[in-house]
Amino acid sequence: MGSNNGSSICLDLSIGTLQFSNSCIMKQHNKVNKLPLIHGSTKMEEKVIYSSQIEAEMVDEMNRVVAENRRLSTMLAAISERHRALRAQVLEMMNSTSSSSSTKPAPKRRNREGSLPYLESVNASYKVNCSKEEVRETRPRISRMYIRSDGLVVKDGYHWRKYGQKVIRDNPYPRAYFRCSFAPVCPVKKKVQRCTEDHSVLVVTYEGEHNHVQPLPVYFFFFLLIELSGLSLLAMSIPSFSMFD
DNA sequence: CGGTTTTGACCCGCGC
DNA sequence: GCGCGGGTCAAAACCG
Repeated sequence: MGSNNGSSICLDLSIGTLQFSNSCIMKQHNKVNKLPLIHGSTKMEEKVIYSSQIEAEMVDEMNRVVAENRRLSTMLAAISERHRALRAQVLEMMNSTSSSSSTKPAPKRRNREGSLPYLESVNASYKVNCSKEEVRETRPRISRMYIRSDGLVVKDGYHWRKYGQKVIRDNPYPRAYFRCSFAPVCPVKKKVQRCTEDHSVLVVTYEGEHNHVQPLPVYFFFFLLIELSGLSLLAMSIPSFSMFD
């Protein structure tokens, strides 16, 4: 395709099947009907030449979109698979933690979220499995993660606002309280505390579920910009019909 | 200047 | 009822 010489986009014309809507082709055909008569050729010949050129360009564009769609589908499948594996891994870790500490006595005080995590085996398993429907209805969804980190910063993709810090009994390290930055619209809270047994491990407790999409990182917008620029360049490389109007 | 963090005070539930 | 301990509030400080 001569008009796409400047583009770096690689096209695989063998991919996918093409199905054009008749209305789309007719739309372009109607524009061709408005072409002025060029010296040395009949108007009908000019129409045929430009119609075939436009059609070829549309085929290329459709092939490019189909290939892009397949590439994104493959990426999505890979991400989903990885997410499933990580989730299974976390659940396995949670279950092993709960089984290893099941013989420890329950805390004397009320068994709230503030209690030490490694003593809350029963509570933790409830939180992960959410098997008791009646409790699930009255309490916000709670999950717990164990992360090895130097600081109290946990990069989970969401934006948090710290609203409190407290020194908890039997733990020399303070517990930090966070709210989602979208509060009060988003009710999710987060507690971050160092594990007393292994100080390099952070115990992160999430309460509730986000009722909004995860804020996209900056590089996403960068790639989006590149993608849009690429499309606009491609669009620019396709001869405009308006010049013949 | 607006958003975030810090931190002491206050609130509330639970055990005694 | 009182004390303890976790959770939250809110004003001041901080920061980009």
